[in-house]
Amino acid sequence: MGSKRVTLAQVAELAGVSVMTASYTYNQPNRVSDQARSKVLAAAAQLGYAGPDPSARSLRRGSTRTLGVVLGEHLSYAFDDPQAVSFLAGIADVCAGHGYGVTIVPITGAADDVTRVRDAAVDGFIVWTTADDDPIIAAVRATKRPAVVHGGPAVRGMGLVTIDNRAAAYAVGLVVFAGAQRPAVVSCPLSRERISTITPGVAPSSALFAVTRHRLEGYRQAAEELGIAWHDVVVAVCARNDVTEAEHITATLLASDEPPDAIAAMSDEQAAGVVRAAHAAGRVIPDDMTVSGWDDAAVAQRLGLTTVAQSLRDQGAACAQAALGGKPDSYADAWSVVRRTTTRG
Amino acid sequence: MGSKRVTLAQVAELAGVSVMTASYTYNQPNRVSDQARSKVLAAAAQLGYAGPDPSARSLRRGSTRTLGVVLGEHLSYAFDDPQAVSFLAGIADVCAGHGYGVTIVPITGAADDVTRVRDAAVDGFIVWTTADDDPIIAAVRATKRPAVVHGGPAVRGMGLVTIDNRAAAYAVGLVVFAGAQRPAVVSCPLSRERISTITPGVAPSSALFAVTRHRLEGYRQAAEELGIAWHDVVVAVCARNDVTEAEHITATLLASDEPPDAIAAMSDEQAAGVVRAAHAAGRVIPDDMTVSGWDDAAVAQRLGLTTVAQSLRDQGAACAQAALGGKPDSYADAWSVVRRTTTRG
DNA sequence: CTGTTAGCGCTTTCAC
DNA sequence: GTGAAAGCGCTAACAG
Repeated sequence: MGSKRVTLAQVAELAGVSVMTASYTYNQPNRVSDQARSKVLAAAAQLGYAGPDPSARSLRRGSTRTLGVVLGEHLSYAFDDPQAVSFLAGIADVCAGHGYGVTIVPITGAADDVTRVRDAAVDGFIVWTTADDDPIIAAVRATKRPAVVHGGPAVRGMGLVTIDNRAAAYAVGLVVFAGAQRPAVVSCPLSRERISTITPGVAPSSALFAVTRHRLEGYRQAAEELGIAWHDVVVAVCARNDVTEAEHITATLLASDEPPDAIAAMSDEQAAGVVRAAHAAGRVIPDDMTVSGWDDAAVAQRLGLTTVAQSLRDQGAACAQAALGGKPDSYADAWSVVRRTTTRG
Repeated sequence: MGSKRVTLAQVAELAGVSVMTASYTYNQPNRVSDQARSKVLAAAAQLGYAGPDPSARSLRRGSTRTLGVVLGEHLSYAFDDPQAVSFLAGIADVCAGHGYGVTIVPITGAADDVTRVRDAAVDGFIVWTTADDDPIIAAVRATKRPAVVHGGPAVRGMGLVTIDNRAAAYAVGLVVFAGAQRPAVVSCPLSRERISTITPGVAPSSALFAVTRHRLEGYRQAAEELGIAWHDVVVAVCARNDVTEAEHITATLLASDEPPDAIAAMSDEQAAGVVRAAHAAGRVIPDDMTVSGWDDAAVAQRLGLTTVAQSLRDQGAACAQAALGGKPDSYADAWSVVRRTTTRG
């Protein structure tokens, strides 16, 4: 039993064959005679050879058989977000099917994130929804490896997998805002700073996350079509995608002079918080107030939420497929509005 | 802009310095004069150099700065299990803090899983709870790299991070089974085959998952101490950790001649299914029937479940720490019983 | 502060 | 079916 690292050369020597025969034994077994193969395997067993070194192999082959996933500033956030997890599951599925591993690139929001992307031993990158000005985008691009962005921003030379958030927001906006006097939006962050704010008529263009921006645009279009001026629509921005924060901010909204009577939320988690706050404030849904969510997660079904259905899992799979060199199908139309009991009609 | 791959040597040449100066520019910038550094960086920019090749670097350094996580037979299951996700988050946190990546090793249950473990370019492995006879264990061991197992089985030469499941099951068993005539257990799978069964007095030793085995032992001890013979305790094994399956199997249990009046479940998800089936069958909890869960997940709080609290996130972090060479603290006592409203007293 | 040497462990030629 | 040579791109170790 070799105490140090055993190499293929040592195995070959003990087996009395050339290094190449030993290599073939691991990579193209049929190309080797049974006799040679068993000699090699026996020698390997005797020496405790752990198999071809993956790094050496990657260097020689020019491929790591691994895809990198960049989950955004804070890893912790991502794992707390069930949608991000579904997305990851879709990636993992496809990668497993191709014999590829998935590496989570350790982003923390610190200055060395760029280095971490650069140093990741992967064949391609998948970037989870981020802001237009995220330096990660440039870092990924600098690696010159295939890359696919989910959600946005759209980047030249990189793939993009996303639904048409504007169209979806418009569609669900027409449902949730119908008949409302004072609609409001509970929004995802506008920028990586993730500041919570309550402001009427937020300019969609001020949102640096493409997904947020497009959804705000869609909601605005819906509101205006229903005869409501956008500057009268309060946008409550939550720092995190979290039931509790949405609940608090909704409570604040409902306690104001002109409380909203319709709230479009950007996730089902948030919508769940909205519903909770509404109940606490004695509002009856949908009579006193309507609510919509986003994603059609399990909680949406449980609460009877009207929401936008999309499959992050499928989108994750599509990203992986594209990063592996496949054709990126368009996901623009892969959404639908699910009407349940938190809206009228 | 180089169309092919640019090497450090080319950068060095264009910059008019040696390869080592170029290398130092990336690895030990302070060791290089400002002048040389900027020449190198300029040349790199001009050539479109993407930075040192990670594979070559790994080979040379003998380290990949990546930890591998083996999630068990089916990736898909793992990502649907919120506890497994917390565990992953804990790993990712620690790895990010050390500048390490996390690679999900693509296990599918097929014969080539062993190959996939062998070929993973990682410095160490973390194995998520699996069965004693899982070939993955041997595969991980064969790599001779540091490895830590979560939950079980205990393997010589590998670290083990787990709570004392036997003690915890005994403790919660005393609570949930107290005053019961016909207790039952809704169990995780006994083996990797993941077969659903309903059997009285399942021998704990027949469970190949150490976690399941220890919990059954603890429940048995609690039952016997309360004067109930284990062979009278029905054990309903669920194939998956899933609300719906637990709900169905509980409905079956409750429809039998001798329906249980106390059910200890091995996860909060399952307990949620138990509660749902109990309500559907007109049982009042805890008067007609008591229920306990496991994990103290969000759903436990929502339902007021009596449960065993443990932090998979902390355990994931501990696994990563240990795999990175740190001291593996004992997690044996890192649990507690949380008494809520699904049990009496 | 900079450079030279050596070689990490493997697999792609291309020959036999 | 087997093997010899060459080198993937980089950095530890040691001079200077």
